Amino acid sequence: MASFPYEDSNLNPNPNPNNYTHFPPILDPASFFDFELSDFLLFGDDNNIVVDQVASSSPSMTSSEKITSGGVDSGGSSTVIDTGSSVVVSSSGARSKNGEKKRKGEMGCRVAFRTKSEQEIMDDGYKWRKYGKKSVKNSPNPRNYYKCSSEGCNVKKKVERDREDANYVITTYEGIHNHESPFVVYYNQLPSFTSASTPT
DNA sequence: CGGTTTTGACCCGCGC
DNA sequence: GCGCGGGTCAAAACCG
Repeated sequence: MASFPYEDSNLNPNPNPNNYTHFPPILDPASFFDFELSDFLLFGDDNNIVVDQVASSSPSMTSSEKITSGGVDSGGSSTVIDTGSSVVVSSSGARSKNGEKKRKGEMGCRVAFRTKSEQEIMDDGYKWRKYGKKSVKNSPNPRNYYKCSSEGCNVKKKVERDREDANYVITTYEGIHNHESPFVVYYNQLPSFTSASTPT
């Protein structure tokens, strides 16, 4: 793999590339990792691409204080919009099977990335509802399953800790939001960013 | 009171 | 066919 398909807007899981063109809809103003100062490793295999954030080159990431700064939903302090890093997304993780099983047939895309964080609950702008927890064989840590709370939006998210580095959290997004992030709506309404709204 | 979390059970695919 | 592992459901508990 040499070139990344992130230019392909067809693969863009977001309904409105106007706001962001890279997959991880990291629109949370209060807390998230900043990609811009980190490198990424891609270790996907066939249909899935996993973005591994190499934090070793970013001393700022050695501490999760920026992630926990102000809490996960403090309401916003800084702004991290579209960091413009080489974050990639894959498409159609499902095999071509005749019978579209409801379990495997609906995964439009899948993105996984690893972050160094103390906490795994990272608010990315969407509202998630936990619906399951399982212990995985490869990891002593349990894996949490989240689903987008919005009705009709079947985007799922899996969160687990790295089995070798408990300091890392592996987040896996699955599916495409059929709606905008609540933060995007908020962002579009901000008078400071009048790129879309009408400031009177 | 409504939405979310918790937790065990259940289901399904896959390998042996 | 069976066991295992992963994913999901759903009822009850919990919380704002």
